Amino acid sequence: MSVIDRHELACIFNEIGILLELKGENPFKIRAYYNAARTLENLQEDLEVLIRENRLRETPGFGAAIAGKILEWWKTGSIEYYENLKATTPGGLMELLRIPGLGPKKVAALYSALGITDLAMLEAACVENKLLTIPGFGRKTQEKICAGIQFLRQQQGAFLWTEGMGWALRIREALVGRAGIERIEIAGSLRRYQPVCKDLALVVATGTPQAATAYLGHADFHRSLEAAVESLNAVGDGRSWLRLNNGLKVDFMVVAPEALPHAVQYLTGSKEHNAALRRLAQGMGYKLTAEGLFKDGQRMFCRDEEELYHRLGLAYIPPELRENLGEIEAAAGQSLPRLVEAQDLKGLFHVHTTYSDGVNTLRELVEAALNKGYTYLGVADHSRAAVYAHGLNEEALRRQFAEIDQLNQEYRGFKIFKGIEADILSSGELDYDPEILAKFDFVIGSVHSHFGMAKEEMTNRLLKAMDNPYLTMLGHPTGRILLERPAYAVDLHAVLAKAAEKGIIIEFNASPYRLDLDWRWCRQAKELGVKITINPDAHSISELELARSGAMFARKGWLEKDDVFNTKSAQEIEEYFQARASH
DNA sequence: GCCGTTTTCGGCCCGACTGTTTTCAGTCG
Repeated sequence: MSVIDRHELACIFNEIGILLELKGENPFKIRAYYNAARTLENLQEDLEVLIRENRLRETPGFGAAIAGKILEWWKTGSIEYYENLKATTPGGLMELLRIPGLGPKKVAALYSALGITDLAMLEAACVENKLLTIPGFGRKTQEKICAGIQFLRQQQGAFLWTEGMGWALRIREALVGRAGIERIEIAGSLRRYQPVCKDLALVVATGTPQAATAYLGHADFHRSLEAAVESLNAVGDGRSWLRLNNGLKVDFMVVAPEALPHAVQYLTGSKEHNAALRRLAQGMGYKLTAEGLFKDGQRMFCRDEEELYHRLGLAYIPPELRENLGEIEAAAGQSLPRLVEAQDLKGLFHVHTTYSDGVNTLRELVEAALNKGYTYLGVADHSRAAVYAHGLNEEALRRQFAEIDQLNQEYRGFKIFKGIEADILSSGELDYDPEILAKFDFVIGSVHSHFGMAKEEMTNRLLKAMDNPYLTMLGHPTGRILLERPAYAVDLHAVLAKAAEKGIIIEFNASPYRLDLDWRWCRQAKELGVKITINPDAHSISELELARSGAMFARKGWLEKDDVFNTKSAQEIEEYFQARASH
């Protein structure tokens, strides 16, 4: 009996769902597997306990078949049904589903009509106009597929920050204490909080560089990663890299402990930041390299990065600012921003409950937020147009308002704000009439449909929504899903200018899949005096934490405490909403 | 495949858009 990892099991159920879709199975059966995966991810109780006490079936969504498969996985470490499905479906088909506009039916048609089983074959078929021969496929569909392939190509080899960091931590765990390795520092774009990474950069500190380098190529190390490692390539100067079987490249730099800060600074980058820093050093008669700071051929080691920056006449520059976008000048003039801290966040907006598509009840979320040290919670379920997410009708709104009133009575010292994530319809109207919108403490407007609009049309749509006097916040302003879906075409200059004019707060959506507004634009917003709210867009208790982790990414946009709306106290927020409502 | 009940099987979330057709299937959120 293996120790059970419910996340891994959830992935398997998810994949079963996808495989069944490709097979054209009963949609409700498919949904049952997706539901089971979701249930597993959000399980409050320990799965192992449920199994041992024979209580799996008490969980809604676990019926005879799914409980049986959980048990099978627990006992044997595999699921026969799943293995059979995988064996009878070409692996490349799953990848084809990632193309926007391609669903299981079309993928199945491509497979049966043209024998297409992967991206390369599909691309070739598009070039040869072969898709036009399949019933239901026309020129536009073929063009859309071509564009989708291009988008996927651009994203190839890229990973979300969370995924990259997950691997970096596993590698560190597998190396520290072995072959004389004293420390591993995570550098590279991960340390700079870039939302996606193309590779990892790790600095290995050791007194025994040869042994440490040799260990990077050792089978024991590779086995401990539970990933086939393509190869270790030594490139000299203590540099080497290897590639994991998921395509992720990992760069290593092996150095003596006293050289660690220099190597970390160098590998953290960015390339542009370092180039500017070297120019600065040169002007001061220094030479700055990955090995150290040199004066007259004499090497000087700095204790830490802070000392290094100080020697160059600079205040310490946090890694997330190192993009050579003015941070060096600011550090020289002692005018670096005092970046917002995770602990500055006093409360949370944009939280979904079981009233729409959240998995936890309002009360559970309030309890959780309270326990995490927050002092208010801004509930924002989906509006009625979001039928797929059980958007709230007026009846449901009445019930939710009553419950919020009740809870506000119960939890003194904690404030629940009544909000809504109202769809911005294609016309630019918000999804409720003014009489209803007036009842909320705050209204988030979000685009959830018609992503394909032309830029001007989309911009006008957002601007019109922002002219609505009831709009408080603009949610995930570009609609991007990192590595999955590009941002819709929109003139963000115009949107931010309108936000400044109308006092609309712009959301920094802290979901690791969105991180939207992008950090580059956060800076623009700040300069225009637009307030940013760091929102978790939480659909469960565990996702409430995204706000604090998201603050690290918002720092990359130079945001300070005063730039961030939800660093205000509950009372300040209440006064702000009241003032807004009165004019 | 799950659920609830009608205890044996029917309902399960659905509206709108897109591109293809010429009345609708597939995809999306």
